[in-house]
Amino acid sequence: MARKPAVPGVDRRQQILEAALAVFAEQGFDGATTKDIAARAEVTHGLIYFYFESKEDLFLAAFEHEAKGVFVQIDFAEEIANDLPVEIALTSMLARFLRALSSPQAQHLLRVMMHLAAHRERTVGPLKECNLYMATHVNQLVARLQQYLDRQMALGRLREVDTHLIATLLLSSTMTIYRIKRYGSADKYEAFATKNNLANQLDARDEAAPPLDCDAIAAQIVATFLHGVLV
Amino acid sequence: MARKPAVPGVDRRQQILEAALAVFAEQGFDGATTKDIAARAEVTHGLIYFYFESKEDLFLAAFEHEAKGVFVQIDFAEEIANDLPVEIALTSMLARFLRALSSPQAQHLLRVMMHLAAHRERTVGPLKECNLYMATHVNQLVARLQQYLDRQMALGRLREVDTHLIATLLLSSTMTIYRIKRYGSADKYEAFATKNNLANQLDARDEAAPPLDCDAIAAQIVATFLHGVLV
Amino acid sequence: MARKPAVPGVDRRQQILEAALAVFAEQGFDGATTKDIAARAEVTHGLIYFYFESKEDLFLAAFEHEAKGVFVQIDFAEEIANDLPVEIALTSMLARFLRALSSPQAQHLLRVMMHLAAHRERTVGPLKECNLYMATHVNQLVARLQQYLDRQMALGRLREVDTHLIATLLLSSTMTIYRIKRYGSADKYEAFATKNNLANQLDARDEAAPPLDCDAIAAQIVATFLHGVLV
Amino acid sequence: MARKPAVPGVDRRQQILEAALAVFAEQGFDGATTKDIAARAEVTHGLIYFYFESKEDLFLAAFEHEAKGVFVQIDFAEEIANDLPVEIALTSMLARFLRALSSPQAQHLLRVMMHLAAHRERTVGPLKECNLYMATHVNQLVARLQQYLDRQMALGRLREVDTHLIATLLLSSTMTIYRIKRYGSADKYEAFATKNNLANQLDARDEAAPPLDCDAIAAQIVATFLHGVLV
DNA sequence: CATGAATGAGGATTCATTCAT
DNA sequence: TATGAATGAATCCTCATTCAT
Repeated sequence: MARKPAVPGVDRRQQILEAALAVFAEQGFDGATTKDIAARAEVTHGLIYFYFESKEDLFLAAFEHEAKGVFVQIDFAEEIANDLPVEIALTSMLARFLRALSSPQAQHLLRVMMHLAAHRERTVGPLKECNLYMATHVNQLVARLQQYLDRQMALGRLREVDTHLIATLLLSSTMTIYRIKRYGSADKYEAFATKNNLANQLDARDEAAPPLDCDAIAAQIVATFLHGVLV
Repeated sequence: MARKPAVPGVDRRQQILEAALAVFAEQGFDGATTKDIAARAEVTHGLIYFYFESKEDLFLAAFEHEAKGVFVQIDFAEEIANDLPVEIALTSMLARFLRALSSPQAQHLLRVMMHLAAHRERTVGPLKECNLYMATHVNQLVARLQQYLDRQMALGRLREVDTHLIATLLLSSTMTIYRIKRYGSADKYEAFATKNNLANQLDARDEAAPPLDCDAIAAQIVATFLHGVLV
Repeated sequence: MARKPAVPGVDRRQQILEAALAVFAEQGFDGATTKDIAARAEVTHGLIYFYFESKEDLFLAAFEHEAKGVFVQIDFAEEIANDLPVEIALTSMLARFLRALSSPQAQHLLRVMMHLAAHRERTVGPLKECNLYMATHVNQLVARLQQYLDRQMALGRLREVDTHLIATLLLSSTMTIYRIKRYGSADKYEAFATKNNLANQLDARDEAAPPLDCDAIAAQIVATFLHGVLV
Repeated sequence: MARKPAVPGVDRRQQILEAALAVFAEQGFDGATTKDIAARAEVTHGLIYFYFESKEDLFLAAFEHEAKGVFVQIDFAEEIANDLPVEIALTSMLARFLRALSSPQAQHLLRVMMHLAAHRERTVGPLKECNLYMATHVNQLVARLQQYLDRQMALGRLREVDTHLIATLLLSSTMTIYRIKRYGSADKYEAFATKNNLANQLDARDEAAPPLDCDAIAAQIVATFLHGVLV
């Protein structure tokens, strides 16, 4: 019973991919059900298997589909090219990073990546590929930042430090702050969440997150790392 | 009919709790099966339901059981009491934190916490309690560190900074470094992990982790945050 | 919800095996559904997987379970031991064979074997084992009969003939006659089978087959093969 | 949009019929999927339903399509017309029968018939018609042979025997021998069939079967039945 | 004619949970 | 306490079938 391609502009495959990412983000790979995904995509259950071989295949596809778009945005080439003062360049980089994280597309991806990170040992099958993909890109990001720091160090603008460590901390700190700003610290978010309307609230928060002042946050982190906290 | 506790010292409940934490750590809540847990505990499947109401209840119990022991170790009272130089005090705190994370008991707990963190929206039922528990304790830790920093700031030993931010970053950075040292950065771990022996390697790494030089790592992080990286 | 072992004498595993053989006999491996089998065994669907790994495993188990019992009955040792006249010995063998085929246990097994025979290429997995099992035993039977014929030929009681061929034809002819007597030739059985009551009729025929005069049939076949039809 | 029949000589319906017979032969009715059939016919899945009402309808069509051609070849009219010696006439008939079975077209049909034979109870719907068709033609064949035997008996060339029995046995024995020669007796085929290359071997054997010496085989069977095996 | 997307019922299998013993 | 058999809902996936284009 061929039915629905009523709206010709609607790409079912796309719908499924997006729904899948959302559900995987909320429930994790094991917690998500293909039925839920189908429902969210407003598609019949069976159709998923027309476009994808299996749940794992769908996961992989959904992940890569979105990841591609997000990682592309995080390219520090511009900051590296222009020889700006370190503080300004770093702030620009982290702000760019934050903006990528805040982009609507990245919301679900981030959650999926957290699930993935918790599942390191699931290192066979498609899930492995996701982990690999993620690891590769994250490391690339760190590497690029490290190269920048190395050059600045060579130019005498930074003290002799472990640039790999600093690069890692800069990025991970940025993510930490992002998470806290976005979701609040855990106890707060718990305080006003009631059984009944919680799901909706969260959903709403996901879709319409409060805009972050990326530049301000980035500046704050950079300042901390550059100047230290001692008097 | 045949009853097992011939060995009287063996506490079945305990066995189950430990097995549960291990399996939940590896597979996540949804991925774990009660049967797996029973097998790992060397206990019959049905027995789980003698000691625990449900899978969620078991999760909660296993989590709290371990969490209690771990969080107890992280008490900065000593460092706060003795008025040591900031750098020494902070290093001591972070080293203590790292040591707690490295304790054999914390291994599985950490993984479970990662799974929980990825599951923020699962905010009903026992899982909610876990998240709450975790959030409470983490925040407490941050709060205590923040108080310490506030006092040092009041004493004029630190610049005027956002102490909550600093406290958060210190702890999250420590965890980040811990994870990287422990599991390697993703690309490395990928590099020598082959399809065949990966699982075993990871398992081995879990059980017999390389001892970390907690003090050295703590010192490195503290130095970065205190002095900054600019010349 | 543990429930039904109300009747303690009833072995659920046995029930399932028998139901499985019946359903597989009627529908073939692919046509049979585990649900049907469960229903026929008056057992819940899930219980099948407590006793058996998979549908294929169940098939294998059901097949071997029954086959063992049937093939055991077909042992020509007695006829070979006693040096009776050829005609009498052969008639006794074929009658024994027929009786084994007619035994209630063999009814379903035979059908299953027909399905199996039609599926020669399904030569991987458990189905292969079934085919192998069947082939082995059938060949053994032929071989034993052939040995008997060889000896009789050596004793000068038979003409110089291809004993393997004769043995094969004797047994296959017996089976052919059995099938025709049992189920009637195809057109007849079709004639009085109506849409509505067919299933029941067949079922009834399966359960309460008309008793065959095994000795008479065997004698008829043996006579044909021994004396030929020429004047 | 894109239509395939650029090659005008290609009859899609025919392609489907042939593919269907092949797949049904290999997998049985339940094991075969319409998708497999479409793939084998190099046709889109949906097209099947343009030409055929349903899977069962397709089965029926494929079966009859081939059966017609095969049964037509088995006409004993010539042997009956010419008043040859019994042995020669019968040998000619069975050889003709064997040749029909060996014809490339009959290969798949035979397998399908075996599946059908195992499925006697599936006596509703198109499958019933197949069984009926098959039964009718087989019986016709037996009947014709029986008539021949009856006449020879009337002419005093045969002993007083059950001609229906003899006719049935002659034909079924021929089929038995055919199957054994063609596919080997089960143990042999098992002996050199390894997991890896079995499928291919069988396939190859199906497509390019070793030519049988039909006349020799027929002669052997006829001799057995005519002269018996006693000295 | 032909395509390929879409559907929904049904199939094998898993799993949390229960309960008689 | 402990066991292991039993349950049934839910899960992933397949497949015959339909239909807009």
